[in-house]
Amino acid sequence: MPSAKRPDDQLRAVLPSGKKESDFFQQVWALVRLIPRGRVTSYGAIAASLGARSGARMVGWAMNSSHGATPKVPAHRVVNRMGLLSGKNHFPTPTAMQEQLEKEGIKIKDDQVVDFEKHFWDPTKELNSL
DNA sequence: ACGCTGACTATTA
DNA sequence: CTAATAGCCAGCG
Repeated sequence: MPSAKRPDDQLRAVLPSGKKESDFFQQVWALVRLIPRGRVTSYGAIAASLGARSGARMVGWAMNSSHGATPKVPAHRVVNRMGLLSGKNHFPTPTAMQEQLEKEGIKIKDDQVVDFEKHFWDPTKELNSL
């Protein structure tokens, strides 16, 4: 990706710093909820948007907590950096994620998003617009 | 209170 | 080129 080497620093400037660690989850959920239908993003992108250098793991953890989150969090739109449905195993059913994505018009092949870059939704770009 | 694990990513060997 | 390791932060045993 031709993105900057430190997008986190960029986003850090965009987002205020008065955030609490616990809010990290809320931030992740909010961002994921902003993902348009038929689009997907990666954990790293979300983490970077929040200003985390490599909090990708925390993003996944946030998804884990999003099970009872309100409103519902489209975690199925969040995949790893390679477009692989790494989190499908954590869904109610291992196929739910793929089914949902296919329902939104995204094609999945071998647990991987087809044309991932094409369907990739960059939160940084969206946040930059805000 | 301490340590491990984890829905990741990037770098080095 | 592929493979292995380190870094990250927060929840949980």
